[in-house]
Amino acid sequence: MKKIMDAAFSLIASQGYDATSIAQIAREAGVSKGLMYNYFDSKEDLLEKLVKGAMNEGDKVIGELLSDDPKVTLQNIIKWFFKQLRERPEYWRLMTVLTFRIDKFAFVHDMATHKMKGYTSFLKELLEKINFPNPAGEAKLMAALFDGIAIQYLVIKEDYPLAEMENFLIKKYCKKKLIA
Amino acid sequence: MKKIMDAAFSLIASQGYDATSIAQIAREAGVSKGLMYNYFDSKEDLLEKLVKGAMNEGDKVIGELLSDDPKVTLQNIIKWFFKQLRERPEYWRLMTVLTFRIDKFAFVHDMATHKMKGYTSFLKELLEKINFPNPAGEAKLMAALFDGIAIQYLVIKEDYPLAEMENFLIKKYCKKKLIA
Amino acid sequence: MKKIMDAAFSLIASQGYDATSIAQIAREAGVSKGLMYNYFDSKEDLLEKLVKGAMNEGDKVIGELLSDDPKVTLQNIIKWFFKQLRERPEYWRLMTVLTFRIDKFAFVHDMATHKMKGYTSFLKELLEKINFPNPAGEAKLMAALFDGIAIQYLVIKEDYPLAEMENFLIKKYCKKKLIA
Amino acid sequence: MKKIMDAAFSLIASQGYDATSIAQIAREAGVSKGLMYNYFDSKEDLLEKLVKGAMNEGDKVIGELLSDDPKVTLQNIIKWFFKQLRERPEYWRLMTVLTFRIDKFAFVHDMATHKMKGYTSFLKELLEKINFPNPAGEAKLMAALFDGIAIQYLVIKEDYPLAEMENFLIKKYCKKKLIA
DNA sequence: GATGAATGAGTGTTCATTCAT
DNA sequence: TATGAATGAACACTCATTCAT
Repeated sequence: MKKIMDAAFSLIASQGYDATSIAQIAREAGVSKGLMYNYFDSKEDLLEKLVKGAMNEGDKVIGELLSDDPKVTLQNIIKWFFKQLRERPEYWRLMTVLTFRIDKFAFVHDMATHKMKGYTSFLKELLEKINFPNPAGEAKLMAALFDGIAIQYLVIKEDYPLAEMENFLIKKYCKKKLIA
Repeated sequence: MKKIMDAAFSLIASQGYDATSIAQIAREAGVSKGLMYNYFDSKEDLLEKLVKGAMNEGDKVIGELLSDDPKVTLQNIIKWFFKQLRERPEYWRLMTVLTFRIDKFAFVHDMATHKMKGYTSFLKELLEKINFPNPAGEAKLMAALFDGIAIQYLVIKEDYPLAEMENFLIKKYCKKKLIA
Repeated sequence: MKKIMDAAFSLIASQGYDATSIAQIAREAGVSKGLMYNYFDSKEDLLEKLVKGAMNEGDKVIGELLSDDPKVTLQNIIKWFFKQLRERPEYWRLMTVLTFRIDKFAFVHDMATHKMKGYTSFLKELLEKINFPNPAGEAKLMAALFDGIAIQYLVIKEDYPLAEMENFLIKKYCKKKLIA
Repeated sequence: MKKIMDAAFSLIASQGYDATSIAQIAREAGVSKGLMYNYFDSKEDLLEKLVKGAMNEGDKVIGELLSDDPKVTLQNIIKWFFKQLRERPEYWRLMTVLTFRIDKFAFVHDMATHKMKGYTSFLKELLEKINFPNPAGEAKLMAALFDGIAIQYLVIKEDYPLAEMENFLIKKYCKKKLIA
């Protein structure tokens, strides 16, 4: 049920998994508590379906970022990342918070590695094409950078210079003349 | 009591504050639940004392990293960061996890800004001295990078190429000839 | 739920509010502790609902005591008081016990003044009509007397000469030829 | 230990038995919690010793109220009662509150009956000497009256017309010319 | 499919009591 | 005599989960 998942998503993303009760989700979704268990085996199962759904949604668009010019592709990726961060901060928040519960929720491990492998290898290829020195290292660094920017933005929100960082990254990685 | 704080520390760092119960901490520490309240006024008070204690321990050494050569200082900082990450991963984990409860715990805000302001302005000065282009932007980027590396390492632990990242960073920021 | 309120009523009336636990009430009512909170927001809320319910039940009949002859009305009141005391001793007990927690429960203050004002001013008018000397003083005295009889009866129950007191009061206040 | 008993008395009288903790009493008395158990077997035992002590203190003075003129004796008693109420309201409060825990504290039963028998039979003799009609009934009534006045005063305190009641009682019982 | 009454294990916290010192 | 660290059972309250309807 979409209503339930939407309610669950926004509540859990903003309050955290532990602090969000089934009752609260049901109330927000406008259904009874009991009904939740027709769709989900448990609170944990709901979380899993939530996360997997959100990941798929996120992955769909990745194809649209491709361009013939690798620098443009990289720029698209960077822009897409900042756009996501701005538009769906709750999604990132949820993912990041869950990441730290890897020992409790088995599925989080897959999610985390998928995400990381996903962008790292893709970035590496891209940087190779741009002739960046040490593209493998630089790709890992960039992946970490994205996570770092996300975490800082999620914590201090409007105080974080998101636009400035975006421009800086684009200039640094996509515009700069590389050393021969 | 040290036993209690140690138990609390590692449990909260690995599971989060909400998911860690007083009963669990007491069990892990080998004491009764009741005793906890001889030392701490509440669960929240325990957390606060935990964090403040950990911060004091961590901050003592920062003076020892300074050198006349700013590149060496920067290298010391990078090395110190990776050393900390390796030796006290729980500390970083706790800080990072708490960071996401900034709305619930007032003292976390101070902690987070202290940490971030701390390194950002210091790094900026350093990068200026090395004549890095756009030192302000680069410093913010580096702060984000540290957070990102930390978060990824804390999640996938031994699978993360920590040493590789350390060398890469040192080479990139401290050894490279800068463009005139 | 009636079962819960009945159990709570008699337990609180006989032991007091603090000494009666939610667990005890639940056990007595034959339900789970958790269920209590489907009906009442808190232990205090339960108490309040209990008291308000009991007061409404008790107050309904006051109109039926009126008569054209003030002496008969007074006699009706006295009889009604003793009847209540015999039939719903728990109610009186609860009210009296709560009276001593006036500082803790705001609603008790209303209850207590309502009860006292209620009877005192009514009695005064009545005694005036019977030409009792100093009807105001006598009314206050009578109100105190009612409370005193109630408290003594509630404590020693069957050992208290309730019938004797009733007859004595009626003779004294309703039958006696007053001094001209 | 006098310090302990004094502290316990005033705390329990003002807050009630349940709401007063051993820790609080110890703190107020300036001794350790552990020490309390050198003097008293339990919290309940402390209460019992407290009450018995207070009763003895109260009883000592009764002899001083006697006079050759029974009307004067009665007046002394009434005055003594109001004086006590004014000077040691906490004592009365404690006694009255305890009275309602008769099922929990065995010793309260003795206390209550002792108190009641005490004054009732004494009052009866007195009223007989003054040639009051139905001295037995009138004595019981007066005992109830004392309790009632006490309870009302203890609840509404300064709003209660204590002085007015005192004068009224004295006039009514000690000054009035009785019908031949 | 949908409800919500009902459960029971769990939460953080309090407190009378014990005991090694 | 005196302490206070330590205990464990109790407290009010929460919540994921079940089930008769």
